[in-house]
Amino acid sequence: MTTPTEDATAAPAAPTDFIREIVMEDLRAGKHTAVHTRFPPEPNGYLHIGHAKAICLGFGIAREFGGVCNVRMDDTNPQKEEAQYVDSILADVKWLISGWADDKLGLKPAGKSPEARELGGKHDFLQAPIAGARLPSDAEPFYASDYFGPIFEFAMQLVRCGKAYVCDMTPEQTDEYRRTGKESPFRNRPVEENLDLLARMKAGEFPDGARTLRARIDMASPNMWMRDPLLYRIRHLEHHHTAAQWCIYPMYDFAHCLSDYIEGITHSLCTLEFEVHRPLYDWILQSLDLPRKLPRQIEFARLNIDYAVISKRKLLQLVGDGSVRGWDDPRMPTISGLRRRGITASAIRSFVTELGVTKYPSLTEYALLEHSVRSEFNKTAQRRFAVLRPIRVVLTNYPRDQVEQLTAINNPEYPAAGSRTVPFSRELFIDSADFMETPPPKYFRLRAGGEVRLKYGYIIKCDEVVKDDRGNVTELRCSADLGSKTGGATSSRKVKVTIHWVSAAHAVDAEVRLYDRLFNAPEPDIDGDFKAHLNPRSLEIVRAKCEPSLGEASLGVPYQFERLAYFALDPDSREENLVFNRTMTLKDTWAKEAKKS
RNA sequence: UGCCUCGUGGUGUAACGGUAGCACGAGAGAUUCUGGAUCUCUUUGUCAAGGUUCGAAUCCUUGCGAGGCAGCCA
Repeated sequence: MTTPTEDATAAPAAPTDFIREIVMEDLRAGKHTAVHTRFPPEPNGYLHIGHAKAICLGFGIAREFGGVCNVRMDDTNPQKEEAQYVDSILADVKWLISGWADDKLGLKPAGKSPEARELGGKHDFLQAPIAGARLPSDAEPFYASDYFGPIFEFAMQLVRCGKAYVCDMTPEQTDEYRRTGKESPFRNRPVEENLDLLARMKAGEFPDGARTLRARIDMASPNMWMRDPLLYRIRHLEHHHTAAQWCIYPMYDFAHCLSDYIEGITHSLCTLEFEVHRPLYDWILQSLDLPRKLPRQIEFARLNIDYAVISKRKLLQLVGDGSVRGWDDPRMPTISGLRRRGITASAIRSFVTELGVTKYPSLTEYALLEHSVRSEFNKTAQRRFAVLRPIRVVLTNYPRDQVEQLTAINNPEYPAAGSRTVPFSRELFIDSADFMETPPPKYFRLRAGGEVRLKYGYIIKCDEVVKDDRGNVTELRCSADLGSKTGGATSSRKVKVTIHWVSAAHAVDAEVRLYDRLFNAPEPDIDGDFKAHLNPRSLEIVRAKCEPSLGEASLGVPYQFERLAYFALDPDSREENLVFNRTMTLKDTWAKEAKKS
């Protein structure tokens, strides 16, 4: 079985945006000879579509400019982080870049810590990546916590040159002083005393919150983050990666810039909320007399999509209270949820690429993601017949025991996908949406006394509508134009519509999960109560009748159930109970027309 | 409130002092053994007011609006 993967997922023209322009200019000016980016998630949750944007940017730039993108666990807060998230994060990254930037993935040998070295008479630490398509099997992501030793040395260096001090104020006092721009009474502590107290903080002599290490910058700065920000806090907690080795942990601002430096990152890309931190990022690095080139932080707008919430905190709530079935629920905008729903990595990548990168905090329409999925799947997905809400059709003039094997085209957009056979017999199922006894105007499908073509089969006419006591249609008795089959004498007769069908005797049953948007408000959290806008009909489960070949459907492959939608096999699927997820509906101009009247 | 950043059709973006373009969406039509796909056409925009300039979406000023930050979170 072949699929047109290469045609359909061929890389579009290299994108250009303000970040790539900066990178290009830095290369042109000789500021750097190679680019090195990084993707630094905190291991406290699952990756989502917003991370996908960051991943595509970091790896995309590495790809376009011949560099590497490190994956780094930004794990400086043992209170929030857990080892269980590390594996899912790395798996999601690998899945997303697979076949696209595998050879740009920067990892490190298991257990390796940065090397201390002398460079131009200066003390330095370097943690170089191993990258490439063939990494050793035990290669692992970088960890900010691997740099706790070097970071501590840098802290002492700041103390020694009078740029950091140990502060004894309580959290409340610290806040108050920073808000009002008042200097800490401990700000002018002698260097020796600071060094001694810092060592004792590290040694565990003080309880949580008793003391902090603070940068000595400018309490009058209009930027709050320059008002002597905290560098270290005391936390007597086990860390998922460094165990009980430390009881003081560096803050994000202190650890992040140094992690970037230690890994030789050239361009450190992050979201807009870190914009006000950039002066601090630069101040720390510039205060340390470092021998190598310094990384540069560049901020871009995070991704927002309508009718969805994306932040990790909110997604965690949905998982926690059972609003969804888990992090990988196909309604979730997590990478794992999108994957389970049937969306491919290449479709996510093309979506993100089409978005572009700017500093404008935009709200992207879900329709853009739909378009990326549909335009790819139209070219790659094999067609199948499935009837979601069956009505029985009996062809009264078709021989009782006859079964024909009709040839069906797998993908009209890609002839090399070949064909398959589908059994046809006297009793069939068609979708209830394809029959109306008294239809509205512009309804082209089957009606009482009307005609329709069964795809690859005959034109049929509805002679009789059979109903139960309550008036529900239970069966349609139809006659087939036996010469109208593809290639037959009357096959060129025109009927308005061709519908799909499944032979009743040969049908395979399946559970089909129909997903709709999780929220029914374009910005669910705009009033701070996103759960009030959960869509109660975001999941509908039906029992479908499928053509026999769907019994052999494979995981991770998109199928188009003709005239309906794209579907993917769910991992819950068993041989005796097939389960399909609706990935994305086909465009439905009839639904639009029906809505009008 | 202070500071930072950002405002281009309904949405996402391009134009780097010189014809406001692309994609999505929407609408109309053609075609079709998927009301899918494909093809053609159409619609709608530089937040406002001043200024600089031969010429401003672009540079300057002011105003307005939006987002972010003001954790011992990241």
